[in-house]
Amino acid sequence: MAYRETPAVRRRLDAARDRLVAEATDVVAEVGWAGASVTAVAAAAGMSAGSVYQHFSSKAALAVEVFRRASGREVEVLGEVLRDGGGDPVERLAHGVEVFARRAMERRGLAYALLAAPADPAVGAERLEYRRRYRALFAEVVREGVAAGLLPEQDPGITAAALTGAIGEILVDPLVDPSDAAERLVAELRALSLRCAGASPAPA
Amino acid sequence: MAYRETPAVRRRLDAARDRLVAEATDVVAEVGWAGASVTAVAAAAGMSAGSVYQHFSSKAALAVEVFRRASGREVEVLGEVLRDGGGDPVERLAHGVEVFARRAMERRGLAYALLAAPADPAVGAERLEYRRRYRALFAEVVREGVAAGLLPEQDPGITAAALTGAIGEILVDPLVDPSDAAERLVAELRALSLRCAGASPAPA
DNA sequence: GTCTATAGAATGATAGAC
DNA sequence: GTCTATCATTCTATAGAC
Repeated sequence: MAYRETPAVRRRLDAARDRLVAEATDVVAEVGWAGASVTAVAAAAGMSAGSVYQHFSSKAALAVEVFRRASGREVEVLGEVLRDGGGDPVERLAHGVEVFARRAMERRGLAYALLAAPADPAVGAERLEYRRRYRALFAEVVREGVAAGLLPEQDPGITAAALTGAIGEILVDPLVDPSDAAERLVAELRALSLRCAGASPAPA
Repeated sequence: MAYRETPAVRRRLDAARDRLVAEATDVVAEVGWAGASVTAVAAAAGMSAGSVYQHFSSKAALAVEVFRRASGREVEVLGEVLRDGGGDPVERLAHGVEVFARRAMERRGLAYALLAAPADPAVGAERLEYRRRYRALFAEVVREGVAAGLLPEQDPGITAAALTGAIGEILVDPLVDPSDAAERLVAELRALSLRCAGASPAPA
């Protein structure tokens, strides 16, 4: 009898792929892109190195998927806060920056890998794409802020790019350890973002 | 008699190497890292592909050298303007941002390659290093501005990171073409940088 | 019986130790 | 400079799904 893939098999394969991506994400968060060898990732996911190639055509393809999933989550969370977070546009901006920063500091290794760590060019290309998405989200809330008269006239696209670049850069380098300094960093980042957008001194 | 390198030979080799790096820089500016094959770069420098490896152990090593030289020039120029440009710290900051932006827009392809284009991880690592240098330069001028009472109290390191990230990100994406829009971009960038640092409305 | 997914070993390239 | 370890990827044989 001829072989045909059943739903059960499909599910098992999909689950294995999911697990592979999830485990690979953890490995990358811990040891970075450079340390995340196919062997190490496969071991973490409980499969052989060869089996990885049943799911991805290359290590780079797996890396891209890891990047997309993790970054996609962040874009989604940020988008929700900026759009539906409640409050006026400036409050939403401040809150969005805070949430983004806190999440990055909670998973520092992953944040570094996603934002700045040297990576395969394929991941680099994906980074550009996701930065575009962050910019679109910030641009919208800045536009609303200007329309509401809460922010001075400005090119929202440029301010959005500045916010994206600034936040990424700030969260990258020291990514300070003591959780006391973390709160200070969030506060500074929040203040700075509002200054960038031209919000008057310090709302709440 | 055993072969020993004479000064004349040394000079010729150094000149060839210099020329190789310079031509490679132009190639990268035109076609990006991905398009800059060893063959193309060698042809531009008037040597065989094999000869490239007389000067660099790998394509990545050549790429790193291209990056270092070009970025080093920018760091130097920016440093000079920020430190010795004349005027108070805020004026120097504004001027530095303008100069940096104008130079980037004049050599758009190169700027993109240096700032954001997907590249070999070795280049990515170098990018982190040079961003650190930009930050150090900005941090110093912000510190002076705060000390002079021209800027509000702030963590200069964080503001410097924000400026570095913001400027890089803004100069990356559309990098608008019409030279009219270019002037507008410079003006927006300047205003935004000053807002980031908390400078009062618009000095000159 | 036929096809697939998988583990595990072979291969070729690269980098680091010595 | 040679040797070794490790890496990504491919190959091969088998166990298991149909």
